Amino acid sequence: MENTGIIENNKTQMRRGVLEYSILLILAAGDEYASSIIQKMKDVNIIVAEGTIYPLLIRLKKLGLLNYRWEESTQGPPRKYYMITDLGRSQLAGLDAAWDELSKGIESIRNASRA
Amino acid sequence: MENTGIIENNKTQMRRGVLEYSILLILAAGDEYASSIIQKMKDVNIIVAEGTIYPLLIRLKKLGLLNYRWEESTQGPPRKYYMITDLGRSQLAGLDAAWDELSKGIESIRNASRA
DNA sequence: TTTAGTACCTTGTATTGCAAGGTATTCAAA
DNA sequence: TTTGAATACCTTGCAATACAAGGTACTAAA
Repeated sequence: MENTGIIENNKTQMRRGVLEYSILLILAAGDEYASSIIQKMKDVNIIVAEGTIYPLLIRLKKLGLLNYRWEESTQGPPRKYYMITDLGRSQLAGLDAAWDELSKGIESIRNASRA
Repeated sequence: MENTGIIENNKTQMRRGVLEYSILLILAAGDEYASSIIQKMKDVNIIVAEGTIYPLLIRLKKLGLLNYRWEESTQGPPRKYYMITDLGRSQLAGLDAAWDELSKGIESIRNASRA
């Protein structure tokens, strides 16, 4: 169907905009490894693919927003636990503000639309 | 500065996700021409460039979500007024739902982050 | 007839999400 | 001891797309 295609496409677009923000939010709550981040995002209906998250974590690490440590697992290969840095936290504050601004913006247009 | 770069970059990303949604919302409130759509978005701090909006309007027209009519202006060249179609309205409903879902998702992660 | 303002549109570049494919580790069953 | 399943990591190549930059055209005033 074309209809759902348009919407699906846009849901994807919307998600893309908040990927880095979501990751930083999750890591601000505690250290996680890639697969668990994917799961946590899935839990709130923000779907991410592996091929998206790994390069992204590497990028955020390079930018100095994240760090990682290896940790053994009893149930498979070692896990790379990512943690947020101080720089990451300060940037996160900016993203919080950006998200709030965007939400307000959309709300405004929405209300105008209903008026 | 690099710091603001990271945030600016993400603000842009976030905006991108809601471009089509914003346009449909604005046109649901009344017919507008490209420049006025840009202005209305700017009014709520969602910045869009001309090079973004024109191809996008054409795409939405092709998808059948919009139509347009030419209208003379006393203050310059003719304006292309876009209007939302029935299909556009039905898709908009889906986008409303998508946005709500995303907002809730982010809220959830945010709250977990604060807990 | 030139300049300023407004409005339209296209081209080329750079970013980036993601499908697909690949490697490595552990554990349990055959 | 080999095979298979589960888990975890990562890379490559393609496709989509926002936007900077550059371009056309109409109106009105200087």
